[in-house]
Amino acid sequence: MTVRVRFAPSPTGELHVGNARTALFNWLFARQQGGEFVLRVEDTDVERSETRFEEQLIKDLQWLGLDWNEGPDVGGPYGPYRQSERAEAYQQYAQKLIAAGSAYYCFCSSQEIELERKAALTAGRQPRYSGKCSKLDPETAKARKEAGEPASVRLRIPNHPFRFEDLVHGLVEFTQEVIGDPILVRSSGLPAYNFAVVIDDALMRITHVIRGDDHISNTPRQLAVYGALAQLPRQTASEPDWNPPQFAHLSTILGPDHTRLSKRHGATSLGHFRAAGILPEALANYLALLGWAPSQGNREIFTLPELIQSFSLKEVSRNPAVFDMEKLRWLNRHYLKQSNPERILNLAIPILQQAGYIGESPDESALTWWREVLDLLLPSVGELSQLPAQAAVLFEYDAGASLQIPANNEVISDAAARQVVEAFAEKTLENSELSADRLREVLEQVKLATQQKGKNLFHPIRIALTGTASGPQLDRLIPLVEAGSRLELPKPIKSCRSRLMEFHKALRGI
RNA sequence: GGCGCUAUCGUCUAGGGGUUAGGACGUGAGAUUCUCAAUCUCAAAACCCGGGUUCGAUUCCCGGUAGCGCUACCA
Repeated sequence: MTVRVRFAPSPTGELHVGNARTALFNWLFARQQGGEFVLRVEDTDVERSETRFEEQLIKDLQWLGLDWNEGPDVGGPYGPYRQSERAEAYQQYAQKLIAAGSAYYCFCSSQEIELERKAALTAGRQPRYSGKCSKLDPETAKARKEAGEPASVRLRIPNHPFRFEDLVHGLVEFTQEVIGDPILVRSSGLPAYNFAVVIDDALMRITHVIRGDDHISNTPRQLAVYGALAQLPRQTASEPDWNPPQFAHLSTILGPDHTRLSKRHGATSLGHFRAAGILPEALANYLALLGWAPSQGNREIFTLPELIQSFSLKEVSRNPAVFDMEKLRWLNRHYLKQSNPERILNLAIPILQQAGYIGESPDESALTWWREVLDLLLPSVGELSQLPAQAAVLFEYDAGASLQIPANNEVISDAAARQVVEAFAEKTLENSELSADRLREVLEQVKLATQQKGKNLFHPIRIALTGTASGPQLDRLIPLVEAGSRLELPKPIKSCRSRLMEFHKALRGI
C-alpha cells in the first residue's frame, strides 16, 4: 500500500512555523516512503477563513521547498481539496449515521449547552453534554428537523476505552471516556472538525496522520467516528474500509517563555522569516532539527534531499521544543555563505531598498559595487535584514557625532594618533582617490613618517574614515567607500577626501 | 476540576541498568586580524523530586511536582 499523508491547514492566517514543521515532516515522510503528499484546506470555519490566506499558504509552502501530489491548486483523484466544497460527503455520511442510529439530531441551543456547562463546572462535575437529545425518538426528531427546527448532529460515543498506537508516543490509552457526544454537523450545516477530518482522511485514503500533539485528546473522538462509520453497511466497492490511519503526534513548538509559540513571540510566520532574509533551506533545516534528530545526534547541516534520506518518524522526539532564533541564524549564516552570490544579491535588494541604500532601479555599476559590498559584509550577518546596519559604515558618516563617543575620542586625543591622521590626510588629499593600491602606498608612507604600525596606525585612520572603531577590514572597506562615492546612489556616500576634511573640521571643534 | 502528553547542559538534542553522559547553538577563554564579525582551538555547563525493582538506576516501574494540551456548534 502506498503511503498517503496530508497537510491540512486552516486558511485563517499566515502560515506559522509550527504548522510549517508539521507540513515538512509529512512531506519528508511521504517523499522518503515514495508516497503521496496531499494538501487539504480546512476552511469550515467560515468566520475566519479567507482565500487570500489560502493563496499565501500555497506560496509559503512552495517557498519552503515543498510540493504536493494533490491539492486545491493542482487537483487530484480524491478532490475537491477544500472542505467547503465537500459538504455533500459530510451530509451523506451524517445521514447514514443517523439512519443507523449512531448519530442523532440535537436541538439544544448553544446557550442551553453553555448554561449546562457552567452549572456542571461550578458544581465540580464534568462539563460534558448531557446526552439529552440522544433519548429523543428518531422519528419525532426527524420530523422536527424537517419542520425547520435548527438541529446539530451528534455522535453517540460508545462506552468503551479507546486506544491507539502512536508512531511517536507509543500506546496511548483513554480509559475512562469522559467526553460527551461530540457534534458532527453544526446546526449551520457545516461539519465540525472531528467529523470532517475523519471523512476526508478516509475518503482520501490517508494512511498516516502526522499532526500536532494538541490533537491527541481529539483522537478518541475521531476513533469513535471511524468506528461508527465502519459499522455502516458497505454499499459500493469504492468506499473506504473506515479503518483508522496510523497516527503520529508531533510535539508543540514553544517560545522562549515556554508557552506555545504564537504571534506574541514576534516573527513566527513564514512570511516574517522570508522578509527578514532567512533562507528557506535554513528554515527547513532548522525546523527538521526541532523535534527530530538523526540517530547519532551529531549532525546539524541537512539539505532537503539529505533530510528525505535521513528522516525517520521513530527518531521524532516527544518533548516540546523551544524555538531558538540564534540557532536558526547560525544555520542561515551557513547557507548564506555557500549560496550563489547573485541569489543573495537579489534577496538583499528589497531589504536595502527599504533602508534607502538602493534606488528603484539600480544600474549595473551600482549592482557590481553591491556585489563586492555583500561579499565583504555577509559573514557578519545572520539574516539579511541585518545588512542595512552593517552597510551603515559606508553610508552614514558624521565626524562630529563620532568624536562625541568617548572611546573614539580617547583614541584620537593621543598625540601620535593625531599625527597619523594628519599624515594620512595629507597624503590622501594630494591624490584624489584611494584605490586599494593607493591605500597600501599611503599606509606605507604614513607608517614610515610616523613610525606607527599595527593598531596604532589603523585605529586612528579607521575612526577618521568611518567614524567607528570597529568594522570590516580597512583595506577592503576603503576602496569600496571611494567607489561608492562616485556612484549615483539614493543616499550619497561621502568620499574619503570629504570625510577627512569633515573630520579635520570636527577635530578643531573640540 | 477531569483526562491526556511531556521531563538529559540556558536552548535543540544523542545515549542508555555499570559511560570521563556525546554533539550543536549560545556563553567564557585563547589563536588570528588594524578593530568588529567570521574562522579555528579549548573550557564551563545537564539526567525534576520521592519511593520501589536491582549487586547497581539518569536509564525500568509507581507516585509526586512542573510545563503544555484537550475538555467548543475553533481547527
